Amino acid sequence: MDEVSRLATVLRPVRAGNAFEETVERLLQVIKLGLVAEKLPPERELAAQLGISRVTLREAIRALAEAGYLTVRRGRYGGAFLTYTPPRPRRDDLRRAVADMGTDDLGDALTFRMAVECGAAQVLATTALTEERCDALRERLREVNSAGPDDYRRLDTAFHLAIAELTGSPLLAAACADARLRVTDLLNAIPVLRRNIEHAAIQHEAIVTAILAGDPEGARRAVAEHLEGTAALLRGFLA
Amino acid sequence: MDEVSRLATVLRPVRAGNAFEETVERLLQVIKLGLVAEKLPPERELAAQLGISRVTLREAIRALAEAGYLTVRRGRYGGAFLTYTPPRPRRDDLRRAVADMGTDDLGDALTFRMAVECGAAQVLATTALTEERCDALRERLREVNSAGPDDYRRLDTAFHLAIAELTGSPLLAAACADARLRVTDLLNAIPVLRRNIEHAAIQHEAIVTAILAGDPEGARRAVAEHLEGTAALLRGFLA
DNA sequence: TCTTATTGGGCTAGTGTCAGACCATTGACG
DNA sequence: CGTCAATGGTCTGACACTAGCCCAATAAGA
Repeated sequence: MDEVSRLATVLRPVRAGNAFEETVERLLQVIKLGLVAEKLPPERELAAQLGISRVTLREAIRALAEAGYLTVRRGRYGGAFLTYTPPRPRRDDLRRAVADMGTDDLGDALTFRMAVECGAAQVLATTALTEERCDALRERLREVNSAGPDDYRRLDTAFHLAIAELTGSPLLAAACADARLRVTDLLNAIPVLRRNIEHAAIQHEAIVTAILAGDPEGARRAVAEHLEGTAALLRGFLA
Repeated sequence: MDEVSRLATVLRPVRAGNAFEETVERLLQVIKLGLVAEKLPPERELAAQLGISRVTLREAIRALAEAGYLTVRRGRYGGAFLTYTPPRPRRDDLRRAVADMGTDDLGDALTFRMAVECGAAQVLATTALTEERCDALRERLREVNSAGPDDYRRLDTAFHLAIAELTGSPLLAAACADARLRVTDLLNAIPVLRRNIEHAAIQHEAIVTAILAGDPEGARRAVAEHLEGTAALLRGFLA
């Protein structure tokens, strides 16, 4: 913890890569997280939201189309349509995914996720929520709890992100989305079992209950327990 | 919380600005946070760490030199030397700083900071710390508690960042650094009073005690209380 | 006093990215 | 069956950024 190591925290690269690479990454996230149902927004609109030129965006879309994630159609009512179905996880997919990621990065991602998601739940439990926001949270809970195996990951993501977004802090929401994204590939390699869903449902209930009751300690603990299950499973592959 | 608002979290700009602007921002952070004592690393080294070209870095350095933050000297043993002393806060500086930032951004920054710092403390308290790391934490505590008004901000920053860095998660450390940076200007506008330092010292003690005792609930609560003081003060200027 | 390693200063050729304009295609709807 | 609005496809000129190279200045140490 000398001056050098303290500096390293701030003196990291100012940009993660070139605009093209970062755009591909972002779009991939939108797709894999199931945040868009059918097709991407029009190029002009999307480029504006991402703060890049249409040229760069189009290169990214072309790359994803060639990789089979998108199919692009011209003309009115055209656009970039999703043609991606998460592959059914096979044995050893998870082990390979964990190995691809690397020991350090996995630990980093899990720690980061634990911190920001617990923080978000705690903050939300401290906040005086409007009735409307309470309803939104209950609605997400209802959705994920009534999800089938096919929709589960998507709705689970939506539930977790909703907690961060309801805090009203874009920074926090972005951090949670980022944390989630870093483990998406790993989660997708885990088969969704009915037993796991039921177990998660109980924990989701506990989280919402604590938040609505204004109990930050309880919310934090419930999220920590919930995430620890996944973390322990993944860490088991580090051997 | 419809599809559009959920998308907005991920479909934000891929880059905050151009490389030059981001670099100036980063260097300014290093300087204002007191993370370098005397002079910046050599240009070639710094450019590599920041992942930018020397040309761009030099532009940033020149801008900061013109603004009076740095003095550049050529030749061996030369470099970019710090010539910045935090101005003594004057009345209404804080009000102006808060107004400059904007209501939404301030709330966002405070919420974000609360979440990530509490999360970091909680995680660290859950971790089995090596003796060496415990010592490092105690050392930071000792430093900040024995600081005079001039060094206080710098050592306080170092203390808070140390908590995040000791988790071993670069992502989390970066998030905490980012959160801290977003309120730096505001903190610098608050006069450092001996009474505040003493009060903070007690809270710092409580945080370290809880972390070393492996008490995540206590650590979280101690950090939350500590940050709430500052947050409440700043929020008071939102009227 | 001279040498030399280290550091900032400056140049160039090449690539990435952008804004904006215009073209091509498509399908709903009159 | 034609029209036309919305959308992807393409081009151009300008600027930002980069890698790599060499020059200029400086101060420690022989």
